Amino acid sequence: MKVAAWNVNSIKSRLQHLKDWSADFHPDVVLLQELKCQDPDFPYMEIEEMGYHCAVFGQKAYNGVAILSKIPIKEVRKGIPGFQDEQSRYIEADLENGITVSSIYVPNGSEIGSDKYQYKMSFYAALHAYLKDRLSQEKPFVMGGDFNVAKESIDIHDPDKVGERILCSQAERHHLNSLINLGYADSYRVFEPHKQYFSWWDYRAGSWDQDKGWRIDYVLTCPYATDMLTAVGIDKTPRGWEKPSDHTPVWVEIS
DNA sequence: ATGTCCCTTGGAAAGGGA
Repeated sequence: MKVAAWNVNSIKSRLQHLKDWSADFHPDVVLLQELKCQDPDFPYMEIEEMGYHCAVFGQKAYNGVAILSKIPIKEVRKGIPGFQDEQSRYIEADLENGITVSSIYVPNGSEIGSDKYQYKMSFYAALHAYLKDRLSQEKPFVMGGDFNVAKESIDIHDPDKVGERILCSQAERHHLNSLINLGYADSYRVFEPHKQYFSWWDYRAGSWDQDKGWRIDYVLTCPYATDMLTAVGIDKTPRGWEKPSDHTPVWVEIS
């Protein structure tokens, strides 16, 4: 079973890319971020025609997450349990095969010290509390999406950039690492401990052409799911297409 | 320091967000 996570930066603008990439890669589950559309505007028909069941948590203009699954969906929950949030950034679904998957879009944070940054800190704190709580559920759980943090120096194209700036401040990295220290794996590193490979390239400053990227998209797996991992990867192919998202899919295979 | 893209409003161009 292949599970991919992809920040598409508008599902309407990226529908053809999603179709083309899925036809090539055949993911069983696709976790989408930044839909930038309300639920009624989600292209259900076209995505169902691709063979996916859809669970959607949309929002006007910003944010929005979804789960596409070839395996039937039993139950859907929206928002981080126990966290009051105006924004649509988290959705999870129990699949009929017993696996729970979730799609997450962590706030960007704008600038260190800003209100948006404080919101990012609160979001991570709530996520930590929830993930700690659900460790007692001894079932496979796979969470993928845009965490808006580069975990280590190797996850940034220019190590000199590491430091007190957004996406790589000590506090942000501490938050991401604290999730992993609970027992969840950064699945990419399970198979690729030393490889530098990116998932996001800023639209600006010719970042893609110069491969000035960051790894800020992850698939986290609970211990049960980590034991089931057979392969991981980041497919940067669609980032090179015409009119791309600034992110590219990250994926895992579990069996 | 920000060279781009996508959204919204309002019905063109500009601001917000990333």
